Amino acid sequence: MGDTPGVSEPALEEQIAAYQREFRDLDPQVEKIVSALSRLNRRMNVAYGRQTSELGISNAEWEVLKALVLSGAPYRLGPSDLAKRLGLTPAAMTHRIDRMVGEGLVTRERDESNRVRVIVELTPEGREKWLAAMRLASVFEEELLQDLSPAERAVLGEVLTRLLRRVEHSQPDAGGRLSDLD
Amino acid sequence: MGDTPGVSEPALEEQIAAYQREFRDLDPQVEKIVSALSRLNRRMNVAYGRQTSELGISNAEWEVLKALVLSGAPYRLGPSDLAKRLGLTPAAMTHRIDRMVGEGLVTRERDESNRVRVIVELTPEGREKWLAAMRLASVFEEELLQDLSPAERAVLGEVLTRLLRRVEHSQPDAGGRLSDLD
DNA sequence: AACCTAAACTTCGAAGCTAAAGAGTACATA
DNA sequence: TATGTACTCTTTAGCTTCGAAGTTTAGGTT
Repeated sequence: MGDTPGVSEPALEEQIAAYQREFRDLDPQVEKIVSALSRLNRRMNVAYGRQTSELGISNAEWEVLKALVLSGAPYRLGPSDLAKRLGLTPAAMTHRIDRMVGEGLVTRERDESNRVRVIVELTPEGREKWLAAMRLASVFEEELLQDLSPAERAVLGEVLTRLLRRVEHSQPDAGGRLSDLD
Repeated sequence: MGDTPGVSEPALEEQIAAYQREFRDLDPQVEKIVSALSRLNRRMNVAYGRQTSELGISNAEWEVLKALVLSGAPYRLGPSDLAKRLGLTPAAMTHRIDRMVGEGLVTRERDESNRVRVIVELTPEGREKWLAAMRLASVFEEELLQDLSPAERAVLGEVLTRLLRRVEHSQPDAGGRLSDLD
């Protein structure tokens, strides 16, 4: 759900120039990296969204399928665990699972050994959808990176991983309080 | 609005390993870059959200303030133009502007030379909020990139710009059909 | 056994977004 | 002048999410 309308922004270079006019204390190099990251992500989500809607699901549902598949066989997780991995509240998770059960992508049942718990399990249909989405996604991703040499890919991967480690470390976890927008 | 709950995911390396188990045709190098980009973005939004909520606004409102400031003096744009830049529907823009007018961040008036149009203009209070948010953001961004050498920053900025150019080119614009998340 | 506390999930009400329909204005053409 | 068309913004209805309260179950204490 949550289809995103088209995006139309000024060229990145112009945007950086405008930032420098309006806020002198800004390092243009830093701003370039940050702005590019943010824009890139939004465009990628638009691309993924086109693919998932082609398959009759939403990006939101694809996220759930990914989390289940990545958890490994037998592809089961509880709603709370799913919610944490996706960065959602338990309430939102409940509703999202409702929908996905209705679409046959997952099943929901009580854990008989501990009746407070619920087990969400991927169905074969759900796994098929995930696989189809992965195929489309990997084609897009390869296209996206086609201009990068192997060396550049290696450096990019390493640098991004380092940045990620830093933020994940400074946000040990727990309640983020932040806002939407990609 | 749209505060994001905390995020808790398996380590990136484990996730890549799981992808390889479940989907053989995947280039781990590509997946590493793409996953890191996506996660990094989410963490950054959490960080920005903490800062904006500290200032009594939302990330969504900050996006509007940014667009107006970046448009340059006299800091005026129409709702449609704002909606395109932010990737929102006109309807959402109407409501968001409503709120921001109520909070004194912007003003809304009809364009007397063409009464179909509306002009949204940044107020001094709005500009102050933007400036305060920028100050917090630039500190965070510098911290984020502190482990990167000047050479690495240059390469990262250049490579990301190249990727961005490629997606923006392949999505000339117009109606994206995609999904939320991040 | 009765009670307390914690944990997992769901329900409820409010906020924000989308898609589609509606209303107002400008401009071209007849 | 009248009409048609395009454009800009707003309104309406439905969906998804959040925050907080509520329900059910497990497990430890007295």
